[in-house]
This record gives sequence, C-alpha cells and structure tokens, in this order.
Amino acid sequence: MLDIKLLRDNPDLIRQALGKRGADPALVEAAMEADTRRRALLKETEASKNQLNVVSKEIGKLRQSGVDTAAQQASMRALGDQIAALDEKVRGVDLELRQAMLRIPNMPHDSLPVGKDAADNVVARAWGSVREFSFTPRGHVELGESLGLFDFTRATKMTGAGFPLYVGAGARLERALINFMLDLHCREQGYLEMSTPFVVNTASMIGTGQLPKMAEDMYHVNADDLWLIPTAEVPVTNYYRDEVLTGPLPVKLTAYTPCFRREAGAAGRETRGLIRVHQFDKVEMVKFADPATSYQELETLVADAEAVLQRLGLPYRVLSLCTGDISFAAAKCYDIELWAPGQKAWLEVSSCSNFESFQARRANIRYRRADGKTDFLHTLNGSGVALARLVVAILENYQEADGSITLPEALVPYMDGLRKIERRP
RNA sequence: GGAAGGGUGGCUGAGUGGACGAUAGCAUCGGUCUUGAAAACCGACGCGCCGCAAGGCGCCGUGGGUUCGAAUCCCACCCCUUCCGCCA
Repeated sequence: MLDIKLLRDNPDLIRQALGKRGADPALVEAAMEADTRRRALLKETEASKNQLNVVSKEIGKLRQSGVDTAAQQASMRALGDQIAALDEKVRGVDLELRQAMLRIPNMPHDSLPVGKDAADNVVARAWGSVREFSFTPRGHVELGESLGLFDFTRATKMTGAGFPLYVGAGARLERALINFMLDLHCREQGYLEMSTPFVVNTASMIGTGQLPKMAEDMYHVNADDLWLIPTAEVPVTNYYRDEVLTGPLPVKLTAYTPCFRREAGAAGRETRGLIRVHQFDKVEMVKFADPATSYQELETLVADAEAVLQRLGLPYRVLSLCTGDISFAAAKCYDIELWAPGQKAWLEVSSCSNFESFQARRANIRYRRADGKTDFLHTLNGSGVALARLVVAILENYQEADGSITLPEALVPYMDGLRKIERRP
C-alpha cells in the first residue's frame, strides 16, 4: 500500500510511476476521489459527535443538581440517530478508499529499466558456461521417469494434474536440496531458520499483497476461511505483523515450505513435467531492513541466492526486471534463471524483490528510528531457491549419454554419498 | 468439543454508567546534584485520524446492541490460562 499522504501531496508522481508499469491510472483517481469525500464527511460527523459529547456532559451535571433534562435527552437521541447514519456513510467511504488503495501497485524504483513486458527485462549478469553435449540432451520428464524419480501418472490418480510425486532417489534429491540450501543460508549467510504454518488467514494474505487482487490464484479452505500459502514469504513476513522492531536491522529469516498455486490463468500451459505445477517446494529468504540500506540488502540477497546455484555448478543469468514486468508489490526485482538444456530454455528459479514500505504499511510492521520515532521498515524477499525447476535443471545439465545423472559434488553428502543416479536393473 | 477464569498504554496492574484516554509502579527520555556514575529529587512520557492553527474525533481483544452518556451493562465472535474429553 502506498502512503495516502503521497497521494494527496504528489499524485502526479504516482501517476507517472504507475504509467511506467502500465497500470490503470483510474485507480489513483478513484482513491483520490474517495479520500476527498471521506475528509468532508469526517468534518461533518466529528462536529456532530462533538456536540453530542458536550451536551451529554451537561446533562450529567444538570441531573446531579436535580434539573429535568428530558428535552435535551430527546434532542440528543435524534442527533445520535443522525450520527449513526453519518457513521454508516463514513464506513462505506472508508471501505472504498481502502479497496482502492489496496489495488494500487507499488511504484517502481528509479533504477529499473523502463519497459512493457518480459521482453524488455535486462540481463544484469551471467554465471557459468552452458555445457556442450556430445549427444542430444533429454528432457527431465524422460530422464526422471526412466530413472523412477517421479511418477506423474499416479500423482494424477491421487490428486490431479500438476501435483508432483517424487519416488526413491527423486524424493531423496528433493530433501537433499532443501537441507543443502537451508544449511547454506543458516550456517554461512546468517539467516535464522523457521518452520511455519502452511495455511494462513486473510489478514496475512493482505499483509504481503496476495489479496485482494490474486484471490483466484490461491487455494482457499472454505470451512475455516484459511488459505494455502503460495510462498513462505507470507507466513515469514507476517511473523512481525502489527509489531515494532526495536533490535538491530536487518533481521534475516529463512524457511522451507511447500507452495500452492492454482495457476488459474495458465490452464493448459506446460502441463507436463515439473516446470509449472500446483505444488512445489521452496526455500525462501526474507529480510526486514532499514530503509536507508534496503537496496544494498537487495544486492546481498541476490548474491545469497546465486551462491546456491554456484555451489551446484549450474549456469544461470540474473535479470533486472523492467517496470512493466515487476510484480504488484515490488519496487525492484531480480529474477534468476537456470539454463535447462532439455528444454533449451531459461527457467526462473528465484525472484528477489525489495518491497520498500509497501508490505510493511499493509502489514503494519515498523521499526524504531534513531530519533525514537516509529516508522515503516522495508521488507525484501527472495527464493533461495525454488525446487521442481531446480530439479529440472540438475537432471538436464548433469545427464550422461546412458541416461544416468552425475550429482554435483555439493549434494553428495546430502545424498548419503551417492554420486550417480542410475537406472536400477 | 465441554466447563471455569481472563484479555486495559513498552511491561506490571487499578478502574463495575458521567470529573476516565484512563490511578499507581516499573521502564524510557530531559533536568538538578556529582570529578563521573548510582541514588535522590523535579519534569516529560500511548497510538491513529481530521485541521494552516486553535482545537476536535476515535481507540481499554474484535464486531454489534442498550443509554443523553459505556473501559464499565447486554449479545456474538476471536485469543490466552486451567481442568475434562478426543487425538498424531
């Protein structure tokens, strides 16, 4: 959520910023109009309430001295009814304003490349070299199914399309990757590990910005009005909702969770394999930062995610997302993409964003400044990294001519010393 | 799921219809004293909103209700504690 004061004082700045994103400028007009109406209405309501308060006090005094106050009481009863009607109006306008404000996306940072869509993203850097194969590299579906690492057919029987089922060494690889990444973030990069609920309430979803806009993309548990998390960002960021942080910043947290996404707008796309699924595992990193240093924190956050891929020896590139492609709540965002030889495509496995005070304002997360005042802090998060696609990249990059997989050195201790996944006779 | 008790400012904890946005203590900040510190003493000290300001409105878990007037009375819900039941 943007600062309402900025909307009043400098709406052009917001219009401009939203224009760069390609967002609907009508959102700003709707919010401004509701705000103006709200303030006029408040003036009227508060004057009436003041009168009621003053006269009620007088009635109390008069009655103590034995004076009959029936007339005043009757007129205050009438005024009370008027106030109730005014309050009703204020509530309506408040709701309008809030709904409008919740739907205005964050303003992109000045450093972003200006652009319309994903085609205008800029490659900030690349790491590693793409492997030359002496044979035609296979895709992960063929590799994994022939090695018995996953079983899409039975997963569909259990649940439906898009829910992966890992078996044997495949399941073990999933667990190994999670442990490897958590160990890296916690032991070497200074993050505190958390294990969170996988289901959250509506207030949490609004706090991080998934609701109200993305309701269609979330799994909702009707009986209890709870939501399956689409990312650990939601529980981890909401850890500090409605709190004032008094300790040193940044606070760095990390958590493994499964992520649930309905992918409502993507039905029929990439239905086969692990590239687009309704449930995947992910290790997420979250930072609560001082506004003065949040952009430095973003750079180290990306570096922390890159370290995962460097240890695994996987070639990747870092994209600086353009103004037209960053997500709703982000002010700046880097995507990290892995090369998948079988797909002949770059796969997004991490998205590292600075939300500035956008989430903090929604979730009411503040810190104590040097001058003693409280203010909204900056939140950041990044995948460190997302599974399923990471598994795709490992299988496709480390495949051998005979269809076996040579595991990267860093994973060997996490696989009980297993160096090669081979077809079992 | 059932029963009982409880939810008040950063913390502890008073307050059962009008002078209460709230007594007191602790904590914090400023000052006096001191070589410095501690102690003592003096003072300041919740948040949000509207307003140029003066000032006003709102906030005692949340939402309703009663009343001229609600932290206080009534209803519903949420959360916490204890006990019982069930349970991986």
